[in-house]
Amino acid sequence: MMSIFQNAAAQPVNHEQTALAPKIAEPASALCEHATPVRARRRQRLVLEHPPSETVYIVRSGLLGIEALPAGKHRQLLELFYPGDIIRRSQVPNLPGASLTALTLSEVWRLPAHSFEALLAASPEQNAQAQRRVAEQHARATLHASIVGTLNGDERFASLLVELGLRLGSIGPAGITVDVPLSRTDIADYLALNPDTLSRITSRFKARGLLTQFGGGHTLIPAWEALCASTPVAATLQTLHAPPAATA
Amino acid sequence: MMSIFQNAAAQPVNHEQTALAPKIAEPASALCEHATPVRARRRQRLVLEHPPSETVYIVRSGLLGIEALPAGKHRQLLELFYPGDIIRRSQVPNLPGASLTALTLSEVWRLPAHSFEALLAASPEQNAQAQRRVAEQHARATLHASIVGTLNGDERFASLLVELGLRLGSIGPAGITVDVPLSRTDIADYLALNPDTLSRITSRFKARGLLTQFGGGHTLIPAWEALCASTPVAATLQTLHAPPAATA
DNA sequence: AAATGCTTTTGACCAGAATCAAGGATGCGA
DNA sequence: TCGCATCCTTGATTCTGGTCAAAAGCATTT
Repeated sequence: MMSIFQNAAAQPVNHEQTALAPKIAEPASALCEHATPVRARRRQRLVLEHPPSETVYIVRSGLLGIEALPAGKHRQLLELFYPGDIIRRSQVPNLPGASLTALTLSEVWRLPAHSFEALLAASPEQNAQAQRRVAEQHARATLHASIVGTLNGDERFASLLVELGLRLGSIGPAGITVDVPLSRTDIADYLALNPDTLSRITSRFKARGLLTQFGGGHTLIPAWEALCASTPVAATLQTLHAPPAATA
Repeated sequence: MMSIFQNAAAQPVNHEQTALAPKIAEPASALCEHATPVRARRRQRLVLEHPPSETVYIVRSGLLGIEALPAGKHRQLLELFYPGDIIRRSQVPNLPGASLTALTLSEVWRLPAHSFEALLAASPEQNAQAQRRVAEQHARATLHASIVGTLNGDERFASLLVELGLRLGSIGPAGITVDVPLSRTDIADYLALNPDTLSRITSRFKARGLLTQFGGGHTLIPAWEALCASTPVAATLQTLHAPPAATA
């Protein structure tokens, strides 16, 4: 309880910093010379079904996700990627309809895997940094498996709100404001819930005062502490999604 | 050249090939000189709550998993690790009770992350191989999120059987034999199912002729094709769990 | 303003899995 | 051999969330 409150207080929700502070990108002069900048509009796919060779993507801005289209079922959003994340083609399981898709207007760097590896080989420090980054992404994927595996609908939704608040939120007078970049169906697909069920959950959250103004992507979280208390993984989300430079 | 990151003891079941040829010890690498060999008995934990520093584990033999103990809920088995897999401490989300646990008698190499990074920096080829390996593990984690997120109990169980068949199975006269190294509760925790529900599922599978002799860890899969048809992710499992060098 | 097409909400109903509880195996030690 | 403990099975019940359908917003078009 206390730690959650501290998390809320220490939360540095600083939009600009989150958006353009991928650690991997700072000494990336060599990287940006070899990478192809790609701008992707919402819903645009980056990983094709049969790519010619292993490719690495580095998120510069925006939000992307891995999606799959199981036969006869709803679309799944399996993972979210934020600026600084590293995605290579083989990280995406070849599920039917699997692709790396932009959820908002995004900028990524694309380069062949062998170029990426050659660049990392030239810089042990960047290499180590990339490894840490990939490990962190792996932890997020495992956490998501834990969330959709055992938590109920309310807890899942609260977990997503905490994640987005930590990543994209900014502190305002009445609480924490988040411009949620996901559509309603995106959220439902990410949480493995039905759109109908998600609607009921948001209604409950509004009734409980955990959420207001959920329209047009504008969301206000009036009671961050209460929201964190609604999910058992708030502390874990904090360690994985709060910017490391929070103390600055 | 055989790499340490490739399956040391993989037993591919490829329909045409009997799998009983464990690879001979691969060429000694600099890794084994700097790593501490660790032997873990079943249920032994390798990642402590507060480790002194970032640590890397490389699975040599056996089977390990990431487990978590959510407050007031059942244990979760979030991920399985096979020989050749690379696990670093930050890959494990700090969920309550999270740890890397041996599911069978296992051998791993343990070394500090900075040693691992230094060794990889000295060998670009091994570095690239490690990156590919980690990406593959990431794909497996994402696939597991997909499985527990949308498949029903029967499909989840079939998916696990396919995975274990590909990893550990051997072709016999009456079908594919698997010595399942997971206990009943392990399986339930991995599939995010209740032990009671799992019991019903196994009964159904036996009645449908998909499974026999499920006792004492000895399992026979008489109809591999029918089993694969019971899960929508059979093809994906094949690509992620069947060794690419299965034709050797 | 009326019409159209879309998403969201809400209600009624249903299915799958969890829970609880009672047997039935199985294994171990005295 | 008999307890004794543990795990597995099976049945009855509950509950969460999915499915289906209708109604309500909402925006754009005519």
